[in-house]
Amino acid sequence: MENKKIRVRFAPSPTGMLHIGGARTALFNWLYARHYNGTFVLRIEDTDQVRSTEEAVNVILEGMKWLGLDWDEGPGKGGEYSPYYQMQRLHLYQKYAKQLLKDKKAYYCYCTREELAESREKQSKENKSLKYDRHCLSLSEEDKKRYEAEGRKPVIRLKIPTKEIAFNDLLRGEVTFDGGLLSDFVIMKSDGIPTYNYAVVIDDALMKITDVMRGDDHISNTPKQIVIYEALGFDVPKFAHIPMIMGEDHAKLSKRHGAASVMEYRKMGYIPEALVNYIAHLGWSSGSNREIFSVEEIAKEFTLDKISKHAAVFSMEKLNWFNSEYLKKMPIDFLTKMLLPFLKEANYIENEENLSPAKNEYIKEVLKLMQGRIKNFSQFIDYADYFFVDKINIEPQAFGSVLNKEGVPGILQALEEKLSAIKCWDEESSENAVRKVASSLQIKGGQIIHPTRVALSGKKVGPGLFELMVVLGQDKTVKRLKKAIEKIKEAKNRK
RNA sequence: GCCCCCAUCGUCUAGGGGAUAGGACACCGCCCUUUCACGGCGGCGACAGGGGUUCAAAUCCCCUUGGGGGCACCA
Repeated sequence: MENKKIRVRFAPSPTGMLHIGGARTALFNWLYARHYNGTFVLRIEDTDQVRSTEEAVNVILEGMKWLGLDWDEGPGKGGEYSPYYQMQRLHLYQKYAKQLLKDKKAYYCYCTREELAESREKQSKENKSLKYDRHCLSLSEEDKKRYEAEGRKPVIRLKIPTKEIAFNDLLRGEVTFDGGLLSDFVIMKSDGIPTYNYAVVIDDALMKITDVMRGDDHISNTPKQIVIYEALGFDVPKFAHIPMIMGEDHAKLSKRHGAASVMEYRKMGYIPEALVNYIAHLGWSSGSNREIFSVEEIAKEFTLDKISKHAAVFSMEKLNWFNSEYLKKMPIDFLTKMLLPFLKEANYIENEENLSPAKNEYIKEVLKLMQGRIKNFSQFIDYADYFFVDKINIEPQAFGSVLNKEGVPGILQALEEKLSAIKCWDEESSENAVRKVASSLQIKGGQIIHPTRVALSGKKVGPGLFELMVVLGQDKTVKRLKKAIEKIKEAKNRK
């Protein structure tokens, strides 16, 4: 085989978010480039005048950066083959279109949308494959002038040869199509902007892309593109069509399935490394029984033979598991830093930047308590609220079933007195206090532990009580116990 | 309708002529335990169907079925 340096690309169209499926395609290309020490190109396919927005471009770039998928050439980076925005490359598409026209491999078509629709409908009735009827294939100069006089703006269509078109897919082996069944598709729209199937080829060829890795929804586009490569005498790249990602109902992943956009996962508090690890496993596997890999480790092992051929269903449950694993294993300082924006957003802290060392330490300690209990940072906000607010919210169910019981105020009272007297506030002393109160009242530890937890956190579940008390501090612990006793009394009086 | 791709537990997958078909998530049970988690141990659970080829098929071939994608002046 040629030892050309591998060049791959990710070419999203900026018409919305960075989709999970797109991100996975980007990731596979990135991994492939890194594995073979190749070049990863990012190109923006913004030829859809109506739907493309600059904002969407930014969302995509941001998403890529968040995932850690850095590109070697593309927006913000430049490169030998710039520009990397298709709308800045119009002259190139026009140039090659002229050549195709001159070589009689493409032709002007003046048919209106109505005429086209009519023809398609007729074919549909006759159960034929839908293709252009070549009405304009051999128009005379007079015909063209007449149409132009009518005000018709022509498109340029590619003339598809009647022959077998085959390519060797790196994942699937040989795939063949009958050119006779393909339609003479439009390569240049009447406004002078190229269509996808045409622009892709010009750019991939000019940018010297060696391997085109993309979703298998592009398989049927491939023969059309090959016709263009051949018509222009370009080298045809290798193709690898990777399986798609589906929603739980096995339909194409979309908003209906919950979060389909990469940025939504960031908002929900997933760790990018975990997301990357998970989506890498959608269609790829190391061949071993290991699941947790750093992206570098995946790149090292990433080869085409380990990619499966069938679509994969995106599972939130499994993503949660990956995220929990990262939550448990990543350095606490790193996680603490990542948590700050969420605390800010929830108004648990004033400012992310000028945190006092003490406050930072406090957050870190709280996070340590929650680390093994949360699936993402959004959950942290819900589960750990009582560490950050003055007035805690006692869940009604917890109040009714645990606090508002016979004897509880007395127990809390006794504990509060014992705790107030502690000189050295640590886990050992607080546990001792609780145990002593329990034995003097002749009750089991649980009978005192459970109401205390609710009094301090408002919840029935959470970290071990003694570590919770230590992090919360003596002052707050005592105050909350008193407050709880009051509340129980209030509830009694109301009856 | 036409064309193309795909098919192992519910899900992600390993395996690719001879295996008790392996792992992970989820689920269930037990242990640990002050709750919830974590962790440990165990369990449930799959080769879509039918034909070939072969001494032997989950594995190779064909058909059927099922799923997915495409057939735009969208990408």
